[in-house]
Amino acid sequence: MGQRIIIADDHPLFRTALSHAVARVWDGAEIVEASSAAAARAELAGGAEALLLDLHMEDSSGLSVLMDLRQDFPALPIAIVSASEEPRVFAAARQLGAAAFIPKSAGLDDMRAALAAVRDGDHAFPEGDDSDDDDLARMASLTPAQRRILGAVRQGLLNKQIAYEQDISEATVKAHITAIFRKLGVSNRTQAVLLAAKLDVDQPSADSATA
Amino acid sequence: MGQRIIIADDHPLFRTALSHAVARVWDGAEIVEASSAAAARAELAGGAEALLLDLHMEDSSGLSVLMDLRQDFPALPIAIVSASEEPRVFAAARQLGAAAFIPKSAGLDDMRAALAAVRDGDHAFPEGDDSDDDDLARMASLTPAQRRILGAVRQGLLNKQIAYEQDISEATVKAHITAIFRKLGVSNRTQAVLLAAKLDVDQPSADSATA
DNA sequence: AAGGTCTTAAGACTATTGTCGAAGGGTCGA
DNA sequence: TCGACCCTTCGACAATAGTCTTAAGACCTT
Repeated sequence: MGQRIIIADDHPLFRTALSHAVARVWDGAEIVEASSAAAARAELAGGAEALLLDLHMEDSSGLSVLMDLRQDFPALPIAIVSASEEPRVFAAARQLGAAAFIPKSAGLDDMRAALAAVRDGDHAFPEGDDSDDDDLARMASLTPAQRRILGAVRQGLLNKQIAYEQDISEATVKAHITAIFRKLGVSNRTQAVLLAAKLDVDQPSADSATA
Repeated sequence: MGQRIIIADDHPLFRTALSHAVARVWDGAEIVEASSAAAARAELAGGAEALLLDLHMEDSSGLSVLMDLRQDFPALPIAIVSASEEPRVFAAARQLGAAAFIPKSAGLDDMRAALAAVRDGDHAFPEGDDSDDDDLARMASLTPAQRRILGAVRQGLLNKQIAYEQDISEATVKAHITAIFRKLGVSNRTQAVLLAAKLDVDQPSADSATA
């Protein structure tokens, strides 16, 4: 009987490109295109061999789609297709049970290799340089006062202003900042701001602690 | 003589899809593919009829590429191809002198229409408000040297390091930085970095659906 | 040739940033 | 209850960042 592969991506051209790659891996399979998470879910009701899922679509944002789909279709291999290049997103997807992670910057060969792995019930993830996870861990190790200060630094405030706003001395602000730099492994506030911005952007869905 | 169209996008599959669209609009044109801003720039040295430019590539982030290319090739029509759907980004691209803006979610028809407009020396932008961004204008007013320096500042480097890397004196670096602050309307490097990051990145807009 | 802008850069300051050592307070286990 | 440990706080000191003035050479436009 015919295999059925579902491609969920809201970019028409990219869907087309993915179709071609899929057609080479799953020879003769029926390829179904969906432009939203809702549409993909509807198609899944008709059964499917595998799902290629974009993380950023109109009606869905981030890894929550993956979580939901994994819960409703635990046996379905899901390959994530995303523009993200962040190792911690790779790791998050893997942890949520995705079968593969294909960055959109991947070449044709990488993509076909990943799809072939999925077809064979295997897994495929990009190289996982875990340094970013270290960064996250370091960021999480900040004390409340340090977090407050870093937040102010991220707004471009001067130490003097931060001291006034938080009603502490400038010396204290500086001391905290030095400690922050140590923990984050940076040597000046620009790098700290850059690192904080990088880790905060495109947050998968870390609503767990931020209540 | 043969026309020459350059496609700069770091995603191989998407490049292929774009090639097909271009081939229909510029009949018989030579299509050159580049996978980085540097490669595109190298190809541009050989002359070109038009450039299709992706905003996020390996060696470049955001609108600064467009700014740089506009400065170096003022007469070249540049069509931006981006995953962004933000009207703010459309407007920014228009203001920076792009000939067209093609969201990756656009269908084949929209894309061909936009490319045809570019071919005819016309413009093509998606629906959006025309609120011109003062910050963008200020950013675009930076001179090449200032842009180089700002780029280094954005990496968290010290003035001393910047001076060494660019083989100029620290005094010069400081002079440029003071000028940059004036133009951008900020008062220290952290704010400059923050502003540059805000304007340069078209984020995935993860806040749209979630609340 | 005159005027403008850009890049480079010096010297002399001022302001801001960052480091170090140290003190006081709170918690927690022995 | 006593340390051991961490968090917060701070002043003194050192380093870096940023401003102002001035100026020279390159380049472009008028």
